[in-house]
Amino acid sequence: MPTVQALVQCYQAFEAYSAADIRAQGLTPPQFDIVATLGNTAGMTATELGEKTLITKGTLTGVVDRLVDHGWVERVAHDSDRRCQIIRLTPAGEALFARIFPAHMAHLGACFAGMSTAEHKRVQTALRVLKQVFSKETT
Amino acid sequence: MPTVQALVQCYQAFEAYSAADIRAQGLTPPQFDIVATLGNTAGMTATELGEKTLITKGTLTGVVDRLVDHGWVERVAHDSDRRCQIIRLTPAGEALFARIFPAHMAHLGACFAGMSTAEHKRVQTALRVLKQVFSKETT
DNA sequence: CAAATTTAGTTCTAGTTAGAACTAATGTCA
DNA sequence: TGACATTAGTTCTAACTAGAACTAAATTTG
Repeated sequence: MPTVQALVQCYQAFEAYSAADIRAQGLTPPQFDIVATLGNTAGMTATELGEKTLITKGTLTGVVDRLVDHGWVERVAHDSDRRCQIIRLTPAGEALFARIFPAHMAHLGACFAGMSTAEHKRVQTALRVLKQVFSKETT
Repeated sequence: MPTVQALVQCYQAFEAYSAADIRAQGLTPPQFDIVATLGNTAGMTATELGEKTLITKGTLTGVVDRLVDHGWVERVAHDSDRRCQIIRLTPAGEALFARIFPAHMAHLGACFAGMSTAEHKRVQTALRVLKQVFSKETT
């Protein structure tokens, strides 16, 4: 299983690198994920937000609660469906997004300074092959 | 950032595939990780176990507690250092390991049926390149 | 239209997570 | 030897996690 081991180690290296930067900005990784997903949108339902961030709905309630407590996010009623709520950034949330999202992208981008386009292509192809391997079995 | 996105999606596909099988066996992924690490050994200290499984010591206490509750793992005194404990499988834990570890390896192996040795090499190389990219920045 | 089903979101439970503070035991060094 | 630092492991806090049970609001169907 050296292929599996390589994948796990690679992902953990990324996660450690990325999460450290996010936490330094005062957010947890899931909170960042939500703010990043809501940025530059007019908001979306919790279901939609859960699909985009791969956070299950039970978890999402709690994470959004904490973002609301911080004043970065708000829940507003849906026009036509009273079961739904639109979750969107507040002005303070927009400001947060504008401050941390580009910074984090730059932080990630800095890693790839020495990596050529050809290498990117090779790595992406490899990752898609491997992803297919696991996805086809789930069906 | 399509490279990052590909990595995250690939890892999530693996994680979903692997975790579903582990949970079907009645263990959580970290519990499996510990049982798998202790299998075919005479046991090890908590620090050593944490290093191998990448579980931090605070978390490890709780996960091991639950494995002890199930009767799969035991803590025994260290010969010379009274601060340490040796954590090892009980006979019931050995039986569990013998039952689920080969089964899980086979489950993972089934994915790779259609993948050639050359492809494995390519993917592993790509993953190591990418891992280096994130590791060198952490230093 | 009324009953049954589906969908949206919350709540609950058991477990994992990191990190900080803590206790106990060991090692260092003056 | 005695003060200081280090190491091992537990405990505590705040947060995330999946999944199941639940409430309320559509939607489907007879």
